[in-house]
Amino acid sequence: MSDLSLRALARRVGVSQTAPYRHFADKDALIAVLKEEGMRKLGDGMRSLMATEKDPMIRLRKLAMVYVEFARDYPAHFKVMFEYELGDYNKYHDFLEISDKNFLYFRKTVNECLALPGAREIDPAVAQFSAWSMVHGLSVLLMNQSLIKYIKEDHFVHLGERDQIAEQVTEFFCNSLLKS
Amino acid sequence: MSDLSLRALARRVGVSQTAPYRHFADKDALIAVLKEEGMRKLGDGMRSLMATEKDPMIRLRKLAMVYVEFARDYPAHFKVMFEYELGDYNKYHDFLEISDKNFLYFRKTVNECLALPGAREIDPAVAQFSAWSMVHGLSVLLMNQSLIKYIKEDHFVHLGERDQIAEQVTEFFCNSLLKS
DNA sequence: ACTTAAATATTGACGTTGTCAACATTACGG
DNA sequence: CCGTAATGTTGACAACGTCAATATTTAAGT
Repeated sequence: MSDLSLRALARRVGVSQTAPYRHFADKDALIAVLKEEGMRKLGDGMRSLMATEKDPMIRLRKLAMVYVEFARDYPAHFKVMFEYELGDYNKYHDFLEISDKNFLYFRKTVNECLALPGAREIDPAVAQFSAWSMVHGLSVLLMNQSLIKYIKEDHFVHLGERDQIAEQVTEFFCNSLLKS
Repeated sequence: MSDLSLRALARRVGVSQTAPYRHFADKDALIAVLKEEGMRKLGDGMRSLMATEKDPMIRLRKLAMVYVEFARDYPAHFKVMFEYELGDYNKYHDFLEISDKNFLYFRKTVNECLALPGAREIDPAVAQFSAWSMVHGLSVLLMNQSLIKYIKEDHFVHLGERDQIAEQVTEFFCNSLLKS
């Protein structure tokens, strides 16, 4: 996903083609800022949920929907965030830090769910990683052109459109943290 | 992830820089063949499981591991398959068809699991999509440099290395199809 | 075997990209 | 107000995808 051009960007801004180099060391540095910016935006939505939604089960579902909707609404950002690999991540500590923080929202909420009465006995780390995997995979699959076709086919029509699939998959995951 | 160059490829093969254009209409056509080839390889591993592993629960876990291990062992192929977006997918029907077939292995196996005594009552389509989401997300997260760091951190050390995480996440998902 | 057509390869070119060096302009703090 | 830092520009380089024109190889038919 390198169809993002520094020169085209400079052109659109109406500035010289090498002007960006006064602000970013190289393309990776610019991409790193985009990645960080995306993570921050995603994090904003999640953090506000941490404060407002007290029920961990509902919060986990809402967190997942924030993630999926972010991928749906800002696919370019999402792709840059997860598909554009930087040469050296150690150079961009801010990005790593905020990614960390975002994942922490998931981890914390999953832990709260597991502490609920009626929760299954699952290794928290496994549940945390599972949650992130599920949500991330769901987001990618629903965003990817080559995969979105499946939900239009016979076996999925009754699921309705994207949002409803996301809701149901998310609900299924949350239920899988509980007994019975 | 367009760090794949037709010219460099031609050079490595020891042939002129425009020679590939005798065999592929354009870069997308070459990429489509790579995507198809990867899908076929992934499909080979999954299809053999369909024949040899009768227990649907164990088979689902093994299918997931085939998927994860494919991403681990052939990350370049995996990225091309899922991150390189073609301009017009309708031009490459073979790729779509084999992708379809691969997903069908998952769908079929999930259905068999849901038909097992002791299975939860879940909408099969939801379980199918969840399975794919989980496995795909898991593969991506374990493959991605910017994310792999998490499994090295304190909260995950006891999970061991990548393979064990994959095993445990996969096991958790399979269990979530069953009651209690 | 020789001709002919198809398949395959090559060279050269065009516009694009990331990046660098050299130079010009603007802005602001002493 | 002057000098330093911030920001901008032009021009160049190698590499890229792609096309047109041309050459070479391969295969088929009489």
